[in-house]
Amino acid sequence: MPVARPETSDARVIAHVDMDCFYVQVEQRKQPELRGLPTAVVQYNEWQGGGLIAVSYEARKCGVKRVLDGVFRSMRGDEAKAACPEIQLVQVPVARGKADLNLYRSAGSEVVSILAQSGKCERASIDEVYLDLTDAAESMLADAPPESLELMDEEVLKSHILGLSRKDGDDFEESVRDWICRKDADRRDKLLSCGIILVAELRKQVLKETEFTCSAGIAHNKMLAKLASGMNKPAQQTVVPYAAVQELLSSLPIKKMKQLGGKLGTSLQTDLGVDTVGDLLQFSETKLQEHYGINTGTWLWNIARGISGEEVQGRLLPKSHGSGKTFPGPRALKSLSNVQHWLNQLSEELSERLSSDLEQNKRIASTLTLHASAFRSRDSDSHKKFPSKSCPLRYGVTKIQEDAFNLFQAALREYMGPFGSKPQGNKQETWRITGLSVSASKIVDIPSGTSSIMRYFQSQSTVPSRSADGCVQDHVVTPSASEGCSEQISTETQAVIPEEDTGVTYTFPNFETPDKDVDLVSEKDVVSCPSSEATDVPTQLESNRTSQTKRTGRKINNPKEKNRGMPSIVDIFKNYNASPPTKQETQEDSTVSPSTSKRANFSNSSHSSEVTQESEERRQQIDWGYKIDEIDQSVLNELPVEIQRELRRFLHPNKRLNTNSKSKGDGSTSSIAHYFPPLNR
DNA sequence: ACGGCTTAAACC
DNA sequence: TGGTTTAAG
Repeated sequence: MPVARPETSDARVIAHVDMDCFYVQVEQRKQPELRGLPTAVVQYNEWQGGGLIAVSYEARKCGVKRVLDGVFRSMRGDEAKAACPEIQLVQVPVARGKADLNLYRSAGSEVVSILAQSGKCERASIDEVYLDLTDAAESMLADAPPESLELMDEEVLKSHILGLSRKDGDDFEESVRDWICRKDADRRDKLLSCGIILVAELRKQVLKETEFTCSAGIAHNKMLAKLASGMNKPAQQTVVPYAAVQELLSSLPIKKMKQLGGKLGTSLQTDLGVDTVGDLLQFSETKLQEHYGINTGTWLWNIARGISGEEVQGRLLPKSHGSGKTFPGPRALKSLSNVQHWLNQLSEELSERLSSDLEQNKRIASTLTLHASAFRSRDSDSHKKFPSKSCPLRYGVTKIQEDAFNLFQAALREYMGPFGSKPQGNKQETWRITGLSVSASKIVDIPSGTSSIMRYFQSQSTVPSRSADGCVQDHVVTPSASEGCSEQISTETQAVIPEEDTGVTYTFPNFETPDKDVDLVSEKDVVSCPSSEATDVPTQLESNRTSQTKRTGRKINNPKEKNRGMPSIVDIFKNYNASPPTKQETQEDSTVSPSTSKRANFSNSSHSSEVTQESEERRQQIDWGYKIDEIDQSVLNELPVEIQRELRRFLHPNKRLNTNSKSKGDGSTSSIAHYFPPLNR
């Protein structure tokens, strides 16, 4: 649901940059011979040539479209061939039996790292970015206002200016130049003019450095910029002067507005008879609030007037990672072991991406979530939602696999309700899984001392993980897969060996590639159980971490359960504390990828840490081995609140220090300070 | 029971 | 909180 925010007082310059048929461009850069040809990217799918996920503009001219009948049905590869026989179909890369979007993700990062240089930047999706160019535009207006420009770039002159009446006969670009340069413009228009020039420059730079074209919208807020970026594609830019807003919105179909493309928009149409944004103007704010609540009501009232105070968030990196796959119709998963196989694949991909994130961006995720969709045929009320489940995220492929599977089983029991325990071999008719996904969220920056933490991870990675009682716990016994999976089983890192009749499958640890698990907490003792016990696994999620059920359904309690429920991020710090940096901190962090210009971005916002604590921080700097004053406020803000509080108290002990000086942090169980080195060593 | 696969955010 | 729902690309 949208939330109303007041418009900021001063005029902003906001741009929305949208890559043109991005996946196609990425593939065309990889295969330049495809350039200029009608091209589409299709997702791996045997059925009817796969589904189109991106279509080049040449192909669109031949009638290849993403939407048919105005509804959501996307064209299949076969239909595209029929409509445009010469179309080039490129397949999305496949890894571990599923679509692999990493190529596009990193291409998107290339673009972001360029666009992030000139102002606050928000990565809105894999191929879209918002920019707040207000500061840059104001500077330009002060230093080199457009009216003083005698030479103007071609890309600037090709801009579209809404509301600019260009008489035929008049030079197309001349009127644009006049508008941009006119001296009697008000400040808002002048700022937008600067925005036009800045964005044209940025787009040229993106093209030069990545070979990708993009389109852009320039306006006073995100909503209008987004609207504008789609108005002239590909490779063009459109500006929305303040004076053009009303006319633009008056005839705009309500569903074209961002956030109104779904049910809310439909409700406006059917319940209020609103078809265009202009129609909304008739309704008072309170009327809208009556229908849609305070927040949404106010938001609607505002957007009808082109008002949207939503800020560009300075965020260049995603807030979560997910890996999922659907198993439609006949491909639905029917056995636990098949589910486990796919969870293993998905977890592998997720783990890989988490590793990259840690390496490149120095971030750690702390929550693992499992989503699934399912249906129950043979039963009445066949449609019940399959619950999502989450638990603390532990790094390491096999740990994620294990935890994901445990989460699934917990969810499955809840889904099946009392009629849950009915293993009867491997094939059952009760449930079918039509979609699986694992995701990692609550990602926090490692404040600093990165390389020593990385060293810690690396040093731990060779140590085999053991349970607390000394039992190697990687041998997971699962119910068998008598149900064949259509796809090839990848034996690269995981061996799932189906045995038709015994009803058991063994999952072996991989001896080829050493287990990269990092045992952040040593008290893990998961004991596996044969298939008939599968349904007896306790419903409590704590089983992931501290206990596991035996055949009897009783838990084996781990004596060291004190850490239960503690966020896994805390474990990281704890272990960091336990094994302090062995060497001096190095500055080799300069090897950060181009996409991690985040720091530069944050430092732009100039949160200089309080100087009042300077000497204190210097001392901490020595103890920690890294520079505390480099911890940015905005980084702090992203931490979980209780950790935030502790961390702040730690950084600023003057403020309301109420702790026993000797045993600092002992009082609170969730104290992160407890896990940091003592101030005086 | 499908366009597939992702991400974000509001709500309770 | 975690889990659900909505929306978007």
